[in-house]
Amino acid sequence: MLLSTKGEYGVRCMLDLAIHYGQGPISIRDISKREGISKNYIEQLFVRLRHAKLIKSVRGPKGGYLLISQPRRIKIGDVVRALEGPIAAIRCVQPQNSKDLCERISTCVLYILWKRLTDKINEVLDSTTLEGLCREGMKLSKHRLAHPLPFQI
Amino acid sequence: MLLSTKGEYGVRCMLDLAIHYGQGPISIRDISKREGISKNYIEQLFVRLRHAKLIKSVRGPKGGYLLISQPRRIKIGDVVRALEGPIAAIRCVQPQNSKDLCERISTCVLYILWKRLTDKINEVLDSTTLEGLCREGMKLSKHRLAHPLPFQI
DNA sequence: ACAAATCTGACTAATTTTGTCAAGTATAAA
DNA sequence: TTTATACTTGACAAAATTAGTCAGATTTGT
Repeated sequence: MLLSTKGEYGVRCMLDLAIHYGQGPISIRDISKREGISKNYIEQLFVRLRHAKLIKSVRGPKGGYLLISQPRRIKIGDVVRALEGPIAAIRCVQPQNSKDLCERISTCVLYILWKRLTDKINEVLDSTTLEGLCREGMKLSKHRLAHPLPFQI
Repeated sequence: MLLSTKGEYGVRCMLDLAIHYGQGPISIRDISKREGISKNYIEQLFVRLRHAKLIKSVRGPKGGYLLISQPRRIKIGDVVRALEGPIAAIRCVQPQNSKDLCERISTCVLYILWKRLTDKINEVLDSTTLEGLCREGMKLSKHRLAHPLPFQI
């Protein structure tokens, strides 16, 4: 599996923030209820998203989290990479430490394959934005509901 | 990371068999030396590849393993799936057990995204064969060596 | 002051990964 | 027929990662 629940849940939470974009700070408690993800775990995910400057927090009562940029400026690739680290087919394409380094890299046919795959993955993730998902979601729910929002994510 | 060392090493070993295709059974001992992967671990990988009917074994002295089909008939996707199980972006796209099942699946925008990504990944893996890699490898080594084989993989 | 919310770090159970090891079985060659 | 070679199987285990939980501190609006 390419993504762990960190990536999966994190993207869900970010989409939740995108859906409520412009409505002021959204609390973890609300997101937790809507998404069925534990408050504590969301806090952990939001630490990473905050460090990556994708969200910001407002403390105190009526506080919560907001997207730093507009949903159309936030690529799913940015979100996933903030949560999971660099996305790659195998380690040698995105070496994290010295033991990932491979001395054959420059002449290795498999490196070429894994690199091509890695690029394709990131291409797909970077060609979708939070806004794009919101729009697709609205289309989906129009078929089922009288009013388009809120839709299931 | 999409693949663990099971997938990485397994593909390396299969490419090694492809390079020596037509030369009779290749022993694990030889592959182990060439690829720098422990004999015991290769044995484990080959159990899966044999069950998937990608390789067959010949016992006794001068025994070893052979590809069942021609290198051009073996897609990297087949190899990877034999070693790692179904390849997917996240679990809900390829549910392995009941807890992976998601009741929102039919109306979920994220499912659409993860499915699209999963399809793209398998597309890349299935568009490359062992023979294709052999050819690319020969091209690479021609630039460095007087004779094209054996090349580094 | 109080309550609502974020923030931080420590902790942990479960699972997966990445192997090792030992004791077989099958078979070709001497 | 003996023997060495090589595959075969299953058990075991250390290390890393995953998927969280928990306690407590901090901030701030009312």
